[in-house]
Amino acid sequence: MAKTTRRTDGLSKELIVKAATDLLDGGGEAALTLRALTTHLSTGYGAIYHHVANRGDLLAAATDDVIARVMTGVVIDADPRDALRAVALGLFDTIDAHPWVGAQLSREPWRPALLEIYESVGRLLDAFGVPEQALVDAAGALVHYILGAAGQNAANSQILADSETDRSDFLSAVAARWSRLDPDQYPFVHKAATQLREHDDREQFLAGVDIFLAGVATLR
Amino acid sequence: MAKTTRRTDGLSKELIVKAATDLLDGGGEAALTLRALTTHLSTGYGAIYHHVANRGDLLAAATDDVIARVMTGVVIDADPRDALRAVALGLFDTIDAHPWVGAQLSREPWRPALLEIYESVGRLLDAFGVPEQALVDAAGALVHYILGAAGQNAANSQILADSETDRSDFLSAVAARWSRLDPDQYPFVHKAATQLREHDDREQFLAGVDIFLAGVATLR
DNA sequence: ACCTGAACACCGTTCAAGT
DNA sequence: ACCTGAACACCGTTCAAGT
Repeated sequence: MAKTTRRTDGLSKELIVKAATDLLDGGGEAALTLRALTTHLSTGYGAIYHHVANRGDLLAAATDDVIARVMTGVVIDADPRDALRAVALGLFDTIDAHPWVGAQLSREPWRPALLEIYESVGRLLDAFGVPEQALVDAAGALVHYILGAAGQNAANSQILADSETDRSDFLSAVAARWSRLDPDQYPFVHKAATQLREHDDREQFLAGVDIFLAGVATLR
Repeated sequence: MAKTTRRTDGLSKELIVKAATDLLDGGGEAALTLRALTTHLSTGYGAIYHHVANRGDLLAAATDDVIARVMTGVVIDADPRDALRAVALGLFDTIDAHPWVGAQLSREPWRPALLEIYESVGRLLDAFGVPEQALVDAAGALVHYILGAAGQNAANSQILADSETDRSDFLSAVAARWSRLDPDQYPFVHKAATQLREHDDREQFLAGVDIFLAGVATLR
């Protein structure tokens, strides 16, 4: 049977990372098991551990890979505001497409993935006119907002993917639960429930970026 | 031996959640194992599963508990700006003290924990003068920033706790690595390296809150 | 109702042995 | 150098059996 024949071509870290990404995209972080990887690559455990230190290393490498792909597309000679919005939205969409990346990014802050993000955001904020002494704080804040919002959104998508209910049913259910709350005790959430159903995640995310940029503009 | 005698008082979800919180605070999310719980509470698996659906339920209940404790202290009749800073800092400090809460909060958005947070932030932004049609976007953005920044900070603390190196050694090591980067390819990160050693996480976090509030103020 | 603990079906990782 | 796969030390969860 073809399934049990040993692979003839050589294995590589790149190949393993690619297979890991496929598993992660298909079923979330829990789907990346060494056993699934060996069958997927029709090889043994030792082969994988020969190219990769452990599961955590593999997860980190896959994250770096995904982020590097989106960050290389960053255009620098556009208007800084447009470029910042583009970078933010690019990260949002990438994390939406690869939800496991969201949780992973906060794990190892010195990794290439986060470095690329800070560099792009910091440089664009510089071009945007943020004074030098405020630049680090501003970049940190914007990166935290982007990753926080994208991570939350990704977690929501993950829940939707797992539960097999579709998006509008899910939002309706949450909205219904929220509007059932006591308006005296929860005035804000009670009111927000009506807006929940028709809201667009990407638009809300960009609205947040704009609020942040308006705040940053007051520093100039 | 006392260790193996069966407990005489009854078990309860509250007691189990408390024990789980102790384990989580002591060794992070990986430290919460059902085996550790049974020995900690000197009981069996069935006893725990009688009060709690599964490990995820326990993790969620512990998170709700921690967040409820910090959110009940929110003062509402202060200046909205001060109150917002206080809520933000309270969450930051709580997540710093219980790092596992950071990752957990993004997992189940309809849970009481996140509900309390949205309600407080939304109400305070309303008092701050944010126009109604922008309120949901603004609250979402601020909550995402708070949780993103606090979560990242908590992840860093977790790494420090695991690696047994102290904070200033760790920051020095990262700063050294960053200043070794090519200044042409990484102008921002290269420059930021010098500021890394003396920066204060809480102050940087509050600077981000202020940037955000300045942006929100332009909506009024 | 509340609890016990052996058993089950999984994990990641190691390592002697092969080519 | 590169790879195999049995074995090990863990997991969360179940469930027949006890009080």
